[in-house]
Amino acid sequence: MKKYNCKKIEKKWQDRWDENGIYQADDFSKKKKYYCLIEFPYPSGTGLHVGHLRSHIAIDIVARKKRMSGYNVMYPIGWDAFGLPTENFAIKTKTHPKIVTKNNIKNYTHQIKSYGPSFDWSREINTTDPKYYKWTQWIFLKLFNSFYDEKLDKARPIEELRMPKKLDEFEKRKYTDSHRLAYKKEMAINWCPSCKIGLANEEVINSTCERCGAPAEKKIMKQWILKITKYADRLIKDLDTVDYLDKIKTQQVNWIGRSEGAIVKFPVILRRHNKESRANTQNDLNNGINTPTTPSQDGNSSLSARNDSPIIEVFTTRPDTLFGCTYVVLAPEHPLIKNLESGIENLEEVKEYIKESKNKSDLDRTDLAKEKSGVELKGIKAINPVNQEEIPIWIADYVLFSYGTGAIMAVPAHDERDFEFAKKFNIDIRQVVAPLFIDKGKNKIRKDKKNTKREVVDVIIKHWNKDEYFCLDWSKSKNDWKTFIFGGVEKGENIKEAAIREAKEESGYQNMRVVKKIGNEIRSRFFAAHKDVNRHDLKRNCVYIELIDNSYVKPKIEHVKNHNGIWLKREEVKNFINLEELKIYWDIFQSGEKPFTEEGIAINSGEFNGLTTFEFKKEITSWLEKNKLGKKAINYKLRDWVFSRQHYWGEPIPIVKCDKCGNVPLLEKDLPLKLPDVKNYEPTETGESPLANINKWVDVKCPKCKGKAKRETDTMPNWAGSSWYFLRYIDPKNDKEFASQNNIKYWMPVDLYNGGMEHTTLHLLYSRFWHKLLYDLNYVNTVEPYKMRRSHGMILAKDGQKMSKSRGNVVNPDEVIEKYGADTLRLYEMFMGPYGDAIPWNTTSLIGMNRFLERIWNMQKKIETQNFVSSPKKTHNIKQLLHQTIKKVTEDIDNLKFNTAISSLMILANEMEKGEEISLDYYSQFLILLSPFAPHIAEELWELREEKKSIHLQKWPRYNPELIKEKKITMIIQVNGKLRDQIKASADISEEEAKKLALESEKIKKWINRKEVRKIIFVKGRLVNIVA
RNA sequence: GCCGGGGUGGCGGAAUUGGUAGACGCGACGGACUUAAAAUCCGUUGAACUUAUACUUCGUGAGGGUUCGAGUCCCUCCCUCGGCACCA
Repeated sequence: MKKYNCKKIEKKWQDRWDENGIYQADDFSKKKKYYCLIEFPYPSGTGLHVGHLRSHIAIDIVARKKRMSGYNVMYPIGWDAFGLPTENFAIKTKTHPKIVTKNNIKNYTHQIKSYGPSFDWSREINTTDPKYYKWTQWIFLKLFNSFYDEKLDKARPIEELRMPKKLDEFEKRKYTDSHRLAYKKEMAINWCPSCKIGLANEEVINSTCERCGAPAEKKIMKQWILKITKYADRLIKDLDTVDYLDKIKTQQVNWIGRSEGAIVKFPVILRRHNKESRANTQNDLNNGINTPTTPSQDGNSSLSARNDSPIIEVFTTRPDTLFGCTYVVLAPEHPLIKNLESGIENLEEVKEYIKESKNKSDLDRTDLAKEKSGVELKGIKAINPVNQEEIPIWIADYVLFSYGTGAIMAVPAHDERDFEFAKKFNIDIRQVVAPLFIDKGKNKIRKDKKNTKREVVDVIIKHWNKDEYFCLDWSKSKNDWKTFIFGGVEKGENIKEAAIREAKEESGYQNMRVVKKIGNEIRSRFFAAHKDVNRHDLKRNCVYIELIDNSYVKPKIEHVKNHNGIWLKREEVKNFINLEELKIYWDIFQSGEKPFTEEGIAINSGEFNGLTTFEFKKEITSWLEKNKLGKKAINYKLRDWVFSRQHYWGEPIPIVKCDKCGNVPLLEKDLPLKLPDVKNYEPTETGESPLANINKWVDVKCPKCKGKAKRETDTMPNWAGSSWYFLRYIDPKNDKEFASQNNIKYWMPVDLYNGGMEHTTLHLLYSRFWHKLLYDLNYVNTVEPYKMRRSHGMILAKDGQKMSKSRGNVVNPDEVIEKYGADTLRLYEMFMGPYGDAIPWNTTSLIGMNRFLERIWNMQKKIETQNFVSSPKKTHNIKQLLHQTIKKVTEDIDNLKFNTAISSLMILANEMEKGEEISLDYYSQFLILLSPFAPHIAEELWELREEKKSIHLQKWPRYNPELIKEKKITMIIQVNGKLRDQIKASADISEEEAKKLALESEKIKKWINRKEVRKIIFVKGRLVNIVA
């Protein structure tokens, strides 16, 4: 037999598998279907690096194993080929993107085939093929021709939209257009000045362009928008129905960022009561504020403002803090400002500020380290609707126009940003939530005891000449408190007087002065064991006192019988104190005032005092609704999807712009709208797509009125084609439908979808959105497209850095395959570590995999020289191990634990090698287990078995559970939990027998010595632990 | 700052989910083969102590706790990676 020549056998089998089409999936089969999917590659000019292969190989192993386990497996491949890199490369090299794409695909196909994945090439798709993007455009038209029915909570055809009465034709169109799931809107978009393209929110990373890293700018443009926010709730809720990695689910939930709260209306009054200058802003308010996701937009008319005064609408998650609102803030872009101009006394200053913040880049604006800035709108005031108080209105860029209503109510006592701002500009800070500490431990409120209410003061006392503080240790009493001095405030006393009295009584020191009050109001409820009553304490402040000298009078016993006073150094205090409220006071004493942002109990809130945050929120919200001053609202961080791109290499948006009819969709029969061939596809400086320059293509007749019209020249983002491609694999050649209903019913959902974490908030979310639309319109049969989502870890360069062309640390699979072969590469990629983890590439470790395959090859040689049928005697210990390995490999593949599966194959190979002879039968079984990982060598060695059918069409072995059980075990004997002896014993040894053996052991006797054996623990089949 | 993952030999990593820590592989050291080297094969390889592969002690980021027994569970802290970040 010859040497292991990986190159030769790999080429041989790749060709043969191709010819035989053994990996093609059947549409419809008696077998159970299994649809596994990797994210289809973007064929760039750089080619694949080893990291790209990791998921391909992993899912290939799953596919192969499933196939051998009797499933009808579909493992398809295709090309996500529209997009900027290709266009940029085309411009640079003056080659048409079509040609560039074709070449790249050719190169990628070659690369992919060289590591032997079992893709079904007969289903290959390409997003830039008009036959494919016809359906991408078709889905866009579905979005355009649908509206979201809030009541049924689903999308419906736009024809079914119920129109308000008495609308003229123009109004009807406006109304309809505003309800379409795809709509065009003038808006500030993220703009990359380098790529000259609009970016979706998700494509802006740290305020820079995801692709080229240039700082993103804002640009006002008319853009196509998809209303993904209509699906926000369902995109969260339906995560319950799928099996995604938890981190994927949390990332999506966080990205959607749902928060519940209320919209509150603050009327605005102008100080100079000039009627003409009072703007009627009601209409502007409804149209201008960009709250596409807040319910207030729909049916806003029910919330009529008082009189005709302008209204500021704010969104808050803490309506319970309304009484603490001491100012309101508008984002600098807020349209209301313009309407209020006539009332603003410092208009120049305001305009200057707006201009400044407009010029600031997002990077500057969102820099958390920078100080807050803002300008008060002098001459006008807002009215706090809960207490009619006049409060100042500010504009400040810490308020984002794009979130909520673009305006906030500021509650500095309970919000960090408002607090910082109020401190800087000297605005009132009013506490309306008191922290509430309810003892849940030993000093829990007891139902059978009397409840007592009282006002209490805590006293921090500083030593007369050292940096030490007087604390109390209550271990004498039944309370295990560690506190400062504290006590009740008596009638007629103020807090300071009470503090001094308590300080003298309990410490004994006589000469002191009050320095300051610290902190705010706190409530606590607990059982006071030393008095045998429940206490409901109200603490208004903590009082800080410094001793002047050491004059001392021994305290009366009644004051100190429950505790000992001790002096502690400043740094010791924090760890000593064990009551939460005292920790708060101490913390404020140490590092200054802080807002209290958590939940608590309402104070200074009129009739609502005493309510918990939770109760208050509910009550105030219904109060607001009753009084038409606000309503419940839900907000999302998720924005609608900006869908326009001003580029050539993308799907043309199938819309015609007609002066008379507005945006008119193409008819289905006119799809695909093909990209015109052009010479010049460079982006334009105006931000318009290069298509705009092609008059022949742009000038068309309106499909509706046949009048003069122009084509939409924006193209789709490259997330479009990938949002539904898994459906096309199901029926890739269908030219009547994107896929036939029968095929969809058979194949959907995708059983296993693997992809990178970087797509969690982009592609994965977008495609779930599109799928739900198709579901609502009855084109697909599943609510969710993917049953299971898993993620591969990145392969890093040897230096632990990300692999990238610019760093020059890319490992090219072609070179690895050339030197060591595809099977070695495949094994190494799977063996290097847990599939989900990022792991640095290490070429020296790769050698181990090559050795492993060489040894397997050499085992075949050994078989050829030994008797044809070996005697079981000489291989007797292998059978059990083989069955254990079958179990391990089977389960590990199912759980994507490829590294340990390979390790168990190595253990089996090592054992087989050690034997005098190698059993042919066991070796064959071993080859089958190996075949998903190293398909070429397994197939080659299988062929030598004189088997006619490919190894990849063999049945996956099953293990015999009886055979796996260990009959003899090494029983561990511990003394006090430490390993002291090991005894060989039968696996089902009885407890008594085991204990007897353990106690008889000489070693154990030594360890027990003359100590008393208190207890013996027995774990069946494992250990005995003697407690002495 | 918030959310999520992680921290185990020289390195990549195992560990039956609370029961022999370090499987498997790389590297290193020693040996065999060879004129020699590579390749291959055999042996050793957590640390300390030691003539010793004996015995013992220590050892899974740090400290504390629960338990007969903790890499695994609980608390506090440190470090690191990923995501989000003035989201009201």
